[in-house]
Amino acid sequence: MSWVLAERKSYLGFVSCRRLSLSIAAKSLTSIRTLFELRSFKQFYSSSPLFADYICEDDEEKSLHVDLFYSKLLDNCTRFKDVAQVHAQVSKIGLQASNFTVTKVVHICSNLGRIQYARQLFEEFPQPNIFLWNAIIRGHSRHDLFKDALELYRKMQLRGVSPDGFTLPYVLKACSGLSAYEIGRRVHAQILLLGFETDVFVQNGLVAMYMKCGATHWARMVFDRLCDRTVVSWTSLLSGYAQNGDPLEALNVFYLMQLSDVKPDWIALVSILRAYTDVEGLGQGKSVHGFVVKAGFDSEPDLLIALTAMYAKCGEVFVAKCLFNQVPKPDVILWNAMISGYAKNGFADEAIELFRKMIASEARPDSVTLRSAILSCAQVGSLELGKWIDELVKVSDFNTDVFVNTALIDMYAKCGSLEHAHSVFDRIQNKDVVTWSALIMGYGLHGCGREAIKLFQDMKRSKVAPNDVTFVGLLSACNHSGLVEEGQKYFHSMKTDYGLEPRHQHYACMVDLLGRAGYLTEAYQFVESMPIKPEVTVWGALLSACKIHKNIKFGEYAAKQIFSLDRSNAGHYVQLSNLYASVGMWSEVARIRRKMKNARLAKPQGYSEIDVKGIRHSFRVGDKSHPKSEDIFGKLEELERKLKDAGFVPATESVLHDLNSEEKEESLCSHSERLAIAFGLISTEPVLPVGMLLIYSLDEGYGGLLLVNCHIYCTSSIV
DNA sequence: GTAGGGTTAG
Repeated sequence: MSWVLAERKSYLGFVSCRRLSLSIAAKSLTSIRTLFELRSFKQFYSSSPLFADYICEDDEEKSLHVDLFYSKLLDNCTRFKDVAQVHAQVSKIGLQASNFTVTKVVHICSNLGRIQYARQLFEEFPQPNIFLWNAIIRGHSRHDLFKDALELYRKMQLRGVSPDGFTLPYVLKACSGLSAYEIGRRVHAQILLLGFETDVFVQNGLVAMYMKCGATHWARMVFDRLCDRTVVSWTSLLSGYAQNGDPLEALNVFYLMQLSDVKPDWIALVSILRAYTDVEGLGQGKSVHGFVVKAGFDSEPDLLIALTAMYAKCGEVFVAKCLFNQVPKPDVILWNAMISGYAKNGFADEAIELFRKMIASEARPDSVTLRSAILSCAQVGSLELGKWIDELVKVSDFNTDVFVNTALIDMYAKCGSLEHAHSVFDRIQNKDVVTWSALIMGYGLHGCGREAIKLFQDMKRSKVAPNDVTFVGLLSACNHSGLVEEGQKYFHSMKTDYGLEPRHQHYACMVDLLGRAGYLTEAYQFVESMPIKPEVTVWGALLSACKIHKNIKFGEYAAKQIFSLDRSNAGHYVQLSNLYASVGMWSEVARIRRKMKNARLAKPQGYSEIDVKGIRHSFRVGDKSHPKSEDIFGKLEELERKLKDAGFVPATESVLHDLNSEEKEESLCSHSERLAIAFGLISTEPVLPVGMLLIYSLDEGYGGLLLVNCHIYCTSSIV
């Protein structure tokens, strides 16, 4: 309307306007010209608010004119500077910005991430209408300022403004972000009262909200009542199940979605990929990949992340890396997908190398990246590397992040330094159950059962409720320290005092605890009385206890149970064979070895690693390939002499093969673990921790567990 | 001007 109007009156206004506003217009014109494609000065002046002021007869007409002018200007703003300048002009000229103009400014500012500026404008505005309320609530909700969004929503209603079909999805998003179930329920009630039960946008928001709160049944109910389900409704439901640990139901929804002839878009595919990842459906994941390419979605960056994560998590790290390499500038989440993929699949070196590359690039690691990197340090047992990341954490924004710091506790404990673990623990302000559990586990790992129990009591005093993981830590701590009575006491208190149902790990701990202490009959009876069907781990604990105490009867029984559950693990055969070897039943040993051979079960060769000054050194049994080999064997001989003088007799009876005692002794003495420790001793200062040894396999004719991670912490002063 | 998705599990 106003362009015509303006054209009509333009000549008269052109002259007057120039005269009236020369100083103001001249200042702002140069910069505004870049924002606003001017066809001519005439056109600019004919639409300027000053001109409107001049030509318009009533306020309403003038206001419309001003709105239109600023709307045109704002549409051309791509930078915050431009918006701020335009907005400043409104007040400079002395005209009251309208709801319309401010809404537009708020909208653009929040899209540009300048939510504080938007909020300030909003607060200064006297009478916001529903559009402006929606814009400001949306802005906060989109920037994860969920509490503020809900607070604004409350204020809006107090000021007598009723929500509409645009307000509610933002409010529900805020509830989702906070997992605020109770508030979400109240909003749901409001939705029903206000009559939005057929608004598909609002209903989709409800589905997503309930899913984020973990209330899958409510989400499903809302979904089932929906008449016109869009691809968003399906995706909300599907991804909700995937996020709530029910990938099978997610895939079932995907099936129903296909029956309903709803075509998945790329966002739906992301969730479908996640569900296939969680069920380790690499084959189906690959076919989704095929579909992605066919549908032309393969350039969607977020879908590429989901694909990378899928391949990485399913163990195809090389394929994942190929996808990763396609992206010239990966964002933090893509970096995380790749780094965590490496970390999860045991490619700790690759994970750390990629982490270094990330730091060298422009990308900034977040808490997820740091956790994956810390996990990798823990896996390789490198204290030096771990300290380096700790330093990075300290100067990052995540120095108070409880997740990151708990990962550090775990890492330090596994890398052999309880001191560092404890100092991280001390600096955490808001310790939660996992923080406590990590340190309890750490003490247990180092054989400090009493300290672990003391920590558990401190935890109770701090009013932090233990969970089942805490008890795994506590029971294994009792286990490593031979605290049978205490272990039994805590096992029973799990259920009676904390209402926690013991799981397989807890039963396995108890069997181990009883068995190691020599109470084999009790251990056996304990397994027989379990309310859940014993898993391999439980029988495995009994078998290894039988090996220690040379009990063939229970050992054979446990082995029988194990083989009925899993025939494919070489470790179990070796354990049974070791049991026979311990009592000299060599024909049985040979029989088991034949069985293994027939089943084509190969055992990985054992090796030990030690981290010295950030460099890892790997040893196999009798390994002479290390450059310092001579010194290592020299140190070993020295140690042996000292040990013999101290009255030590090697436990040769547990050597697997039927060797003579001299050979057995030699086999024991050049065990990879000994070589690693000897190297540690000659390469480090006395009394400093040698570090942690990760023993991937102890099957070198040396008694002990097979295929376990064994953490050894020693100081020179021990030997 | 509306809604759904990606990295994590210490």
